[in-house]
Amino acid sequence: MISLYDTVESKVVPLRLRDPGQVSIYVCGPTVYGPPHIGHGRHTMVYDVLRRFLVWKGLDVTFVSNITDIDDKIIGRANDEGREWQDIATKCENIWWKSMDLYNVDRPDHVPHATDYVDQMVELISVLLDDGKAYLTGDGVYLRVSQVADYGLLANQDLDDLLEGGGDRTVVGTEKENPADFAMWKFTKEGEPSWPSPWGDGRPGWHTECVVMALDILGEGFDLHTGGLDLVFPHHENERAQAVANGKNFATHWMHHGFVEMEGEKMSKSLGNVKNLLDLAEQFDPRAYRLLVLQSHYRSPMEVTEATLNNAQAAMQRLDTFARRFADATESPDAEAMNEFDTVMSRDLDSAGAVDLMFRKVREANTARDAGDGGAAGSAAATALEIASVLGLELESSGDDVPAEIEALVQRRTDARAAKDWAAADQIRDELTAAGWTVEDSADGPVARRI
RNA sequence: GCGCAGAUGCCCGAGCGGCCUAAGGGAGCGGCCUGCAAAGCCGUGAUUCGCGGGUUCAAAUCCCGCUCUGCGCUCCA
Repeated sequence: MISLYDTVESKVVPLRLRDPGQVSIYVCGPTVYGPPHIGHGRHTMVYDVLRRFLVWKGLDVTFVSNITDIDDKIIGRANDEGREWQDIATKCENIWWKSMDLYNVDRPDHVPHATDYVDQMVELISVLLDDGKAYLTGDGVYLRVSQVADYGLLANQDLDDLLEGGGDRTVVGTEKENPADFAMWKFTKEGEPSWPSPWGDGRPGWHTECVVMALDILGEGFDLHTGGLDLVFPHHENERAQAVANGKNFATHWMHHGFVEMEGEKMSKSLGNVKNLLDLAEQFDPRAYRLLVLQSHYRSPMEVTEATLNNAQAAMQRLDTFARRFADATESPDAEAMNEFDTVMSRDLDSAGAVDLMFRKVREANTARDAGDGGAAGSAAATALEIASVLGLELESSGDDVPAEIEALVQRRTDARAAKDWAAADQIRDELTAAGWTVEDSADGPVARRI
């Protein structure tokens, strides 16, 4: 069985499943108020790989990822730009999915939208109010954190330590009984969207959205709740607190991934707006970014620079060349190697180890083929290709469509070579290069390829 | 101040107490192959793992302290 690092236990533990053979996963999705950045890219690709791996293992995976389509940031931007908040949310969500497609992130099985769950949120808040777990103030409804016995479980800190703080933030909401209490419902202010509730028009708090949607779709005691390290506290802590206050079992496991780091100013200047996933995809092969993500462990900080992207892009070229070379291999993957893949990935999702294995198989395949051992080559190649597929790396095995004029040049070069007219052959190759093509003289004849 | 994550070659990074004189990718250099290239392959690249102690027959891996980096510390990042 697969083991994952659990935030609550602070160690790698075997994944315990509520229902054997089935895995339920809730991934905190985006608040749609702007374009997704490379941090979102890592976030979605890490869990995309987890999901692909679990499916490959034969598990029945239910993967839920929400869209937070109502939030202060969306409202803020709408007000700044004089637009409707729905317009911002809809457009940003479209851009989100466009980005996910570019980076080959599979769509979740369920995509709950916060605005579709307001009624259920109101219901939850009502129950908590009735139970005395929550209370009303002039600006909203708050959860009484002191009523949650193990509050601070995820943050791994006592309430007192949490309150102490070190930041320069001043605690607002003076009507709160305890500074740690958080808003589940916020009464509407001028120019803000609102929904009706027994206590007055308003909108739900961020933490309330996710707890309601996760429990509604996946049910009590679902297997895995994930997100970025920045969500551990307060977001996940508070989601859990509401479930616990309501007497419900929440997630069994908590998984959090590390951040993307860039060399500060230098990076953003040299790469311009490459922090944005769509812009990055225009300058680099999106698969290069996926490879970069795969090559570092999901909990480690990850360095992204122009150099690391170029590096990964070169590695992708190597993989594409390999895929073309073995496009018609019919052998099956090597069972022992796939077993190793399974072991490596099951150990806290060691995708870097999987990439390692994949590249070793690529070399093994190339070496075997050069040595004329087609069977061994095909098997090693099939192994590498299968691993690439599970990791969500789509390799380009078909080669480029060669236009007639390029084809003609290649033929002329072949003729010149046959006539041992090297000068002419080299000149034609220069012409091909100028036209953006390169030619590789393989054992099966010359192959033209776009540069 | 408290908590979490991290610090490994030129770069990115794996490394789960002995198989680590430390994987894999990229770059460089040398070679094989090639008419020359490209692709592919081989070789070379850290006797060393932020710093200082300690545990152990054995530590990059465990423990303690320190330094530095990122994140979080409560509607709002």
